[in-house]
Amino acid sequence: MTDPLDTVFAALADPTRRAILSMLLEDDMAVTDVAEPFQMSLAAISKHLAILAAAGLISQEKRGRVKWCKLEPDSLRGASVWMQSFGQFEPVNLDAFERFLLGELADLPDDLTIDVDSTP
Amino acid sequence: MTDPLDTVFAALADPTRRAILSMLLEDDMAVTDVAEPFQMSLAAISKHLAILAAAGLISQEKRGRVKWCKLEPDSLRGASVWMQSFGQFEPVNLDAFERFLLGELADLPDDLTIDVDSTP
DNA sequence: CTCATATTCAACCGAATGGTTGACGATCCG
DNA sequence: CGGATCGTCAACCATTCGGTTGAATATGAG
Repeated sequence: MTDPLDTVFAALADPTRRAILSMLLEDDMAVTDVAEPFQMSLAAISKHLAILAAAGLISQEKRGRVKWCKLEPDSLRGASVWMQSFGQFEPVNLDAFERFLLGELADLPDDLTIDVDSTP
Repeated sequence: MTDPLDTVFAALADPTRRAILSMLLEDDMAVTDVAEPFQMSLAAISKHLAILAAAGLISQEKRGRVKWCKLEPDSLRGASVWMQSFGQFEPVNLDAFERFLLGELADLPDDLTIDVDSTP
């Protein structure tokens, strides 16, 4: 009933949650360690993590008494593709996009050859 | 004080607002025309448009008595770049991405020639 | 001028958000 | 066992959100 994009974008709309995602970019973390740099209560962070997990942006695995949080970058695909349908309007020659683009080229199928040189 | 990403992602989190953006993808529209396909009141749509405008996702220009709404795809860059720092983890070979990529190639500088064929 | 059209404003409503605190269930350590 | 640590649950609170309705404000058309 509710579009996954709803929950993904809503999860991304909070700065605390985005900060958490950035932290998890470096490594998996326990809930307590995630909470440490923030000024709010542990319970609040626990809720934020639940929201991120519900959106599929992270996964949580309990090992012993600590619950490990792991980033799930795959979950951003849907949102990324959706946004792209707008982005293609403006030619994006942003650095980040170019790096991504060149990285992608290496993964194209072998039988595809592209010559960008405009003079025939 | 509040990160622009907050407002952009929050604006995108609502399905009605995403639908509006999709409509504006085809053409600029007056407020009343935007509201037409939806079941909710005109005032509600007016609020949604205000939120989209506040996020910079659309611009509104009043000409005569009608207010025209125009998509501003540029405003998605920040969010797109932010998401990309996570997406680049997983190589994305999605159809939409490939289409985007091929579209981008046409805009590369003339002196750049890329041969993807792996057999020398 | 008068009337209709286009859009917003203001007040209100119920539900969801983001936070707190305190108690609670697990789990490890000595 | 007993105590400390990890994390969630439950209740509560203030604020925001998404919607309604009805009145108000342009502006255009006849």
